Amino acid sequence: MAKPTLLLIDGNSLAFRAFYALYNQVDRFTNHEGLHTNALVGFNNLLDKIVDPFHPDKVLVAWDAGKSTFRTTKFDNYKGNRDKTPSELVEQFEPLRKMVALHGIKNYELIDYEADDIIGTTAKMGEAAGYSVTIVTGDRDMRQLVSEDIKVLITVKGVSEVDEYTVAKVAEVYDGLTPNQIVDVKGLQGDSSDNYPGVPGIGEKTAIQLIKEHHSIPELYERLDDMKKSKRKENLITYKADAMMSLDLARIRTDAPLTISLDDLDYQGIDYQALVEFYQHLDFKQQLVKLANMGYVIGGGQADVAGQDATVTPTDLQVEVRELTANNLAHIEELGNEVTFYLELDGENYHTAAPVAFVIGNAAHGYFASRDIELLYQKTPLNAVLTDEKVVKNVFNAKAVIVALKRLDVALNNIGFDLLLVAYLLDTNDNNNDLGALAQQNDYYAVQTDEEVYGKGAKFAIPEVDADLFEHLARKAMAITNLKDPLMAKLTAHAQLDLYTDIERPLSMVLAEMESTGITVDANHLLEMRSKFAERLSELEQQIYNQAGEEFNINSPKQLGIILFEKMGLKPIKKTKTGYSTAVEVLEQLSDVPVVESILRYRTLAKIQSTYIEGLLRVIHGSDSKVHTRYLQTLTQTGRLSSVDPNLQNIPVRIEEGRQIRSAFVPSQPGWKIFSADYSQIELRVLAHITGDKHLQEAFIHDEDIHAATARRIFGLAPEETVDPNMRRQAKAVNFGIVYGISDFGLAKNIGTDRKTAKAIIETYFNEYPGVRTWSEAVIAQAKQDGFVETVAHRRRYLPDINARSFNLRSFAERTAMNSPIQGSAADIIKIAMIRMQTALKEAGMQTKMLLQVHDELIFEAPAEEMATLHEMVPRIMDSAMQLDVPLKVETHEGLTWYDAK
DNA sequence: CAAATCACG
DNA sequence: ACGTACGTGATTTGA
Repeated sequence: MAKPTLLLIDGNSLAFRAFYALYNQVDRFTNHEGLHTNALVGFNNLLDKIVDPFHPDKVLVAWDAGKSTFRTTKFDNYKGNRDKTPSELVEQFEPLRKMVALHGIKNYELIDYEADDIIGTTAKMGEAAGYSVTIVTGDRDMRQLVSEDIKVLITVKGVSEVDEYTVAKVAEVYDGLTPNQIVDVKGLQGDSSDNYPGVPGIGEKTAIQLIKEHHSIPELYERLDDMKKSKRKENLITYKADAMMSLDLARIRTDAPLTISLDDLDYQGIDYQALVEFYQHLDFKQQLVKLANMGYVIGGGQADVAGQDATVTPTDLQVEVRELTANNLAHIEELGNEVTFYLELDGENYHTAAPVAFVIGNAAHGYFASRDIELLYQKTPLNAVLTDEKVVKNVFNAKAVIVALKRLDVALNNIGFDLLLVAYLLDTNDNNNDLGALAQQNDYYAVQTDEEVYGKGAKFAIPEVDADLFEHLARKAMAITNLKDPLMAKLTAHAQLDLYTDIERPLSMVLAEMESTGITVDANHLLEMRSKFAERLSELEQQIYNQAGEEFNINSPKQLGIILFEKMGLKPIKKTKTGYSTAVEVLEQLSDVPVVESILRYRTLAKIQSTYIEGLLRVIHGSDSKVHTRYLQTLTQTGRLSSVDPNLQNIPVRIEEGRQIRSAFVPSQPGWKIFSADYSQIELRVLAHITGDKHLQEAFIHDEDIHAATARRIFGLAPEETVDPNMRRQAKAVNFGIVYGISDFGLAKNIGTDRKTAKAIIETYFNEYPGVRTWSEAVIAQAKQDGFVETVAHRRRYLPDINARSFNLRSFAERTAMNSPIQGSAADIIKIAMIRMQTALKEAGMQTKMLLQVHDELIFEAPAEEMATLHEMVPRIMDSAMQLDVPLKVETHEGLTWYDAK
């Protein structure tokens, strides 16, 4: 029969390990009260991964009782060089003990002894009583306790992985020594971290060798006379007292006067229900999700930022869902004037994915699910409800549902609550596109993630069993329904209701229309470009092989680095984590070498070929010769949109050969043209507005060339002096730098000067534009106090690192504190303009279609006869989108293709 | 699946 | 003394 098990855990050493494993992110791990939790997180992982599955018969976590022990009495300097324990860790010790207790484990400490000695003594007790003993620690010296019945697990990297030490493993590491000889090795070697001396000149290697020969320190000294004369012998004699003392300090006690016995150590098992409350206090959401899914009731809730109690919903909520069929559609007519609707697609691209099932319902009347997609578009009561302007529809990702339904020729009208959009506005970090994950982040646990239910990658499959699918869909719908009130209340508390109802929600309708409309791409034009590029690329390829003297993969930075910097002996200017950098800025400094020039040329063309020509050809829809991008409205940290599948916000423009790609973007109808309108210097105008700086505002009010105006100021030019192009270039870099949250280092790198000069330029800038300096300081101070910054439309960005101890993290947060209100307010403005634009086009009965948004510009297609109207109307709407203290300026262009609209 | 590179505002 | 410009997405390598 197997022996009973005794598990002994070194609380102190593991708490330190856990704390320092996540130390660089210590400020990321805090609960709502500001308590640091990084050591708690790590310790909890350890308990989860090692202790709970082990399920020991008896178990103990040992702690140090205080700083002074019998060892400090014997040797004043014992552990004397240790830094003071950081307060961020000290505050976690009490909760750590509580966590241990809730896991059904005894905590123990003993005055005058260290945790090691408690473990040593208990281990021997257990061994004698016939237990199989396992010790978990981060302290390698504990290996001295290993025996036939005692093994030691030492944590490696972090705390969740361990190395197991048995007698055989110790012998392997210590060259044949036994575990109890480790203290003799330590006695000779000393220990710098515990700060005891050993014998000078003897390190681990020599110590092991000496102990191997003489078995122990006392035996070594008995035979010391036989040792031939040497410096080592001299040291051994001189420092005998140190060696004997170190031996004593290194030895873990196995006879500590414990006040507990093995009877006190029975493993009690985990008190899950009590853990729920504890994890809620610590804000351990992941753990709560796990418990919720095990069926434990998550109740109560912690106060959130706005001071309301978060609603936390138990996972074992009753789910009643009925199948909707053509025969029971009458239920739909009884739902009333507010419903939740959720449409499931078989893929993430809603322009192409097939609808597979849906659910509709509300709290009062229950939920109805079906796989019968026809019910949506046939003339049914369901179709009527979706279209009905008087029935409010609560959804998750309105834009996706609107586009998908539009493909079925169904209009979805009157969107109320959009869970995806609202959660994003409340916290841009909640930008997960999975309903389950997002609900859980908002303390609602009665719904799983799609990955949990459907699987991912090759395993992705919608359940075939109706009951399984319908339950998941109903749970999603209920999450939307139940999160509406608490999240809308938060929006109001954050003064973000208008941002939602007047900007983001109407914008999602506008974007749905733009995406559905799509933009026509001339595939033949791209195919012609592809052949030309292919020819030039293969010529370049041969030329590079000749110049390099061998064939290699030019697309591999690794292979290229070897060719350039090893084989050809060029001077590496910059390194990356993995080797030599071969980025443009490096290659440009070497461009007098012929092969480097060819490679730069190759890179440019290969990028255009693979990303733009071939990439674009892949995503043209066969049915309408158009590309339909998806704008991600809930992703960026600043409030900008992003664009995927394909990304139409990074089509080349700066280099002529790339710019040619734009000539493949054409109007969808003969006789139509492409029209574009872009804001001029919108971010700097926003800067002038929110900083209130008079000089900056003056420049815009007088419609000056802003970079030239800045150049005049920072270089102190007299009115009659002209701004030379180099001055203007540098001033432009400074203006950009200010928007990005300037640093002397960054500016110096950008304009190719030294840091000192850059610093002086920045100083002059702030003196010339004092309002900018005042604002920068104020916005950072405000962020440090509130933890977030805001745009003009109350869009929020939380900056958890703004008070971090790490210079890097903190500096980054400070730069974003300056940049986000600027970039984000510009985003607010163009979003308002887009909504008004769409309305104005409809009201004017025009055929013009708004197609694309590229951060500060809008692209349209329109009949040639509407061009004149657009040149007047579009700038008028765009420049009046928001009233600032400086004018907004808009420039317009038209042409037969996007390329020509310049 | 991360890293490197390069396209845009 | 630290080591940085802000925000994105797509492609290709290579562990």
